[in-house]
Amino acid sequence: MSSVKSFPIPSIQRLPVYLRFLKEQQGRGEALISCTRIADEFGQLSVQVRKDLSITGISGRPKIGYRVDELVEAIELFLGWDSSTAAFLVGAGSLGSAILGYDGFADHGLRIVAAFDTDPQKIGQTIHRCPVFDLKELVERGKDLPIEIGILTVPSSAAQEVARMLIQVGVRGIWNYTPVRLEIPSDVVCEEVKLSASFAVLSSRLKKNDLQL
Amino acid sequence: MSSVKSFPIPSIQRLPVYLRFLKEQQGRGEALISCTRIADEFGQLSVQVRKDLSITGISGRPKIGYRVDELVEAIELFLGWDSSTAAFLVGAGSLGSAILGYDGFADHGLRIVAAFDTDPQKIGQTIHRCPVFDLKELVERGKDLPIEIGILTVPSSAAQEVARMLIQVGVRGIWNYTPVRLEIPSDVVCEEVKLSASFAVLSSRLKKNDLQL
DNA sequence: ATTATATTGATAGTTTATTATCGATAATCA
DNA sequence: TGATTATCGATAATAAACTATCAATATAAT
Repeated sequence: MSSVKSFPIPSIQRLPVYLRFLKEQQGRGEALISCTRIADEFGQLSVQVRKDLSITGISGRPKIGYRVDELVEAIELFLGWDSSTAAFLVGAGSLGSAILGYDGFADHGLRIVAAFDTDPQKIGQTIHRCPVFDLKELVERGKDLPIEIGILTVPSSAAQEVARMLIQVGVRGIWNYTPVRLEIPSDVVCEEVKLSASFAVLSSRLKKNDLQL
Repeated sequence: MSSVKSFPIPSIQRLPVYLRFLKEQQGRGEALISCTRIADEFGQLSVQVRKDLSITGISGRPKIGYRVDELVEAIELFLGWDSSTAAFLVGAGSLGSAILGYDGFADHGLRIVAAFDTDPQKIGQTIHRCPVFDLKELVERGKDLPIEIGILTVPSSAAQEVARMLIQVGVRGIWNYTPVRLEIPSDVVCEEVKLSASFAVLSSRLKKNDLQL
């Protein structure tokens, strides 16, 4: 019974926010920081921040706070962002290009080594310094590389088939931007980005504001 | 005391998933559907689905299920997706283009009537049939239009200033793709899309899988 | 030296969300 | 007709997340 301790998902989701802020502080030469300060920055409660940070294993000192560089290191270690993770991106459309163009992910250790598409116009090009290959070549090109993550930015109709190819290549995680619920083996993790869910929350809150007038 | 009843955010976030599926069923001519069927489709529990659907005010009939078209209509009404919502998008970079290019949002009543940028290369062009104007013109162009939503896909450094302009135009909601926590009046709602949060969850789950081996 | 203060970490309490249970209903089948 | 079954809605139980509280600690101020 290897009871793996699990951490609150909302806490994990907040870590990147703190990390960004902490790195900024680090850049300014700040050596120490308190939960109160971080909480103020993001309009949260200090207890919440303290609890979130505690999942990384770091402890602070009363009346002093935390060491900024210790926190940065601990968060990156906790998320596995301290080392680089190779990824394939499939679907070099506008969303795929946007992800390729976002430098922020490089900070998270994400290294997208190749993109794939079926569009002859795109194959052979490079998008934001990333080469685009024919989707047909995916399995062949991936099989000798240690590709850990597959990023799915294809049309829904292709999602399941591409997921299968990525799994064949040996990815351990899929970052799924399609609304398709994928059938995948239990040892592969899948994280879905649901933009519609976010828009639904915005919409419902707008609607609610309406009613309050 | 107008105690506005509020609904579980996770339920609201799941509604678009159901909606998509229900529309698909509708397309196949299915008139009725049960929670059990929906739950199976998404690997959830039927009680969960039933509770989620109940927030729209629709009720089903025992042994029968729900009327598909009634559900579709009710979800769209609940989210305000039955009528069109005009929006400005600011920041016509790759992420902005991706959003302009995603047809799905039109289904949600989102009508992006104009995009804005500061890049002379982009100003005057159209991206996915949407005209791109100079950011300087935003307030002037928006002030006589009923723009309800502003979509922020600008670099972090510009986020707060652009948000201010959007509020001046009279938007009631901001869909914020930047990692910046915006200072906005309390009557404007802001929904943040945190791609790093999603990646953090994926990363931590990969890390966890590692440890289990 | 004593007091006041900012901060942490732990514990307890509260709220929110998920999951389980069960009686009622309406269809189908024997 | 009566038994069986799938389903709903309501209620209860559990789990997860958030918030409040407080003793302990270390600094600064008196």
